Amino acid sequence: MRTHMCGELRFSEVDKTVSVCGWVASRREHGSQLSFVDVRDHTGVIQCVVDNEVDVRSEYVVRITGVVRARLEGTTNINLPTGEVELGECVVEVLRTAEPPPFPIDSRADKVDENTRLQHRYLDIRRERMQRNLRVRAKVNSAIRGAMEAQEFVEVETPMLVPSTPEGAREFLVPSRKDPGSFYALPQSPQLFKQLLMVAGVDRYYQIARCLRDEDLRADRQYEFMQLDAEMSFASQDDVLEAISKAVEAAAFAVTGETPPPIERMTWRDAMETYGVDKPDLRFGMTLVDLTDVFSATEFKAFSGAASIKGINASGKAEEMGRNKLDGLTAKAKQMGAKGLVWLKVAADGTLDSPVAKFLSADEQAELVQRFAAVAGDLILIVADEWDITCEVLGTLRNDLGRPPVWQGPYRYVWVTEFPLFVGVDKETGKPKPGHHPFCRPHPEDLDKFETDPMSVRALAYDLVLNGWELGSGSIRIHESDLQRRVFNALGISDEEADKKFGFFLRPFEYGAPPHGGFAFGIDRLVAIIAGEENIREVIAFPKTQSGTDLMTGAPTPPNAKQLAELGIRVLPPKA
RNA sequence: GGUCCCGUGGUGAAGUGGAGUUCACGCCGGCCUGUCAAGCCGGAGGUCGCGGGUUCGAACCCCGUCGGGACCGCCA
Repeated sequence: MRTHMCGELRFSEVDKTVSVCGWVASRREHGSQLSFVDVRDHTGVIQCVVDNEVDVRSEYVVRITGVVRARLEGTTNINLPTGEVELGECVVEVLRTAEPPPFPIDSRADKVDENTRLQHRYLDIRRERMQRNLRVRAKVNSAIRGAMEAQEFVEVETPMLVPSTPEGAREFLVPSRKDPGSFYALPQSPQLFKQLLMVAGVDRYYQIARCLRDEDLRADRQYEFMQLDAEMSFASQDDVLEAISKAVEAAAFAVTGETPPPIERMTWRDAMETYGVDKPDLRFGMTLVDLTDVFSATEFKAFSGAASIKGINASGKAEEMGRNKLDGLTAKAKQMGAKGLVWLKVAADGTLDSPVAKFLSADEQAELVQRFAAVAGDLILIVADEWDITCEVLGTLRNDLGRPPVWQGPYRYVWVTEFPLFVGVDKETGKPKPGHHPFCRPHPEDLDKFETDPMSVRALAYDLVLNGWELGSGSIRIHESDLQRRVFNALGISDEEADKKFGFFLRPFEYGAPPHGGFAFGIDRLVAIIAGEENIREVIAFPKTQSGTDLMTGAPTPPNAKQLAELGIRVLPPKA
């Protein structure tokens, strides 16, 4: 039907007779003798000159045949890539008329309520922004496949109807018709299957896998999302990180044309000490400075004896942070479990302006100014508490005060390694809880601390972080039963209970599980950041709203009585 | 489960207790031979999300509800 795409016509095509197909982006009529029709396809827009009357309206689908010609002098349009040429002597065929769209099919719709965009997603996707995002996504998928295949990973598809597993995210359940009262679960990840593929000798597996989790939605979370899921046998942590790095770098290169610098590494401990979060945003400073030693002999009661005292310097923020906002920060710190928040403003004469300044000695004040390299107009925030609270509170305040939008460059990837094996304590059993999942391999250097100091045991577990967003995580797994038993013991899970809960998963390991480890990262998140979006809905063709509905199709909808009867399901009346 | 924000013609905004809800874009009709998300003239189009309350009077204040969003919890 067409010989060229709209956006590709250039000076080099002059004098050629061409046909283009697309949608009417706009028309400008100058009487019955002359009108301009801009035709759009996903490659761009070309101006077509019609010398007679045509009745075409916005978004009519047309095929236009004409001769490419240079535009008259003074009428080129520098805003259009095709702006040096136009189609003349046009014959217009209307392939389909169209209703006026509910919003303009261009960048003006960026301001349209997302409701409306989602209700008419097929029109939203017609826009350049969405076309670009979906094509970025396709490039990322393709580059990842290429990188994984070049490293001899084998793509294996795993089932979508799987058994419900005891731990982890809430699952979507699918009723069984053949066995009423029984349900499949939709997979929150292919974890079980990929590890069994290692037992099966696949050696290197990958899949661009759809994962489903019935947890509340966010800007960076959808019920369904895509992950690069991978697992390797006979591999060290370095092997896994290197393999995944290649996939990420290939994806970035495919879109930006630049290979990012080698992805740096940071231990979890260092991330918490310096950034106060396990997903540090390395694009800005305001790092946490340790002050515990400064106040080791302080008279100030709030600081004296505190396990960990740290602070951040919000450079130049003293002026804009009035009493109200500081009270807000304090309230947030307290809500997060801190006993309080100390703030000090550096005055023009270099002295510290703060309600607590009078409790601090001259030496302490001088040392503070020096540690933060503080100058007039700076705002220093200090928390004194248990180490984890001090870090978390300041990390949160640091992000609140300084973090740029996630898409803003430069891209700062970082591997966060050596996550703790256990995090927190189960309120009921008094036993440690797994930081990740109970199959993560403990750090070999910490094996002797297992029974004596379990909370200090590190795991061979790692996250990949980009601009403060967690892209994904992975670990080296436990492949031997004796080590697995020690972990279960530390978790307070008896052999009997372990067999009951996880036997289906662990029993196959008895047939010869190789040492293995893997990783999974979220493609939606990676694409969003590379595409310059701060919401993954912008890189998903048909996303759901925060309450989990699809505004275009109306899903979810109630089933009919026949469906329910077949499934042996009776629906309870809604709660009063 | 929680906190906060938003909801006014098709779209985006203005209107924070008082006459007929205002404007821009879009839409429809007319004019127009070089425009370019054209220009000029005219026109149509609104349950102010919904329900209740306060008031002489509510788009506006209060309560509830629905829809959407950001975040916390949650996401081993």
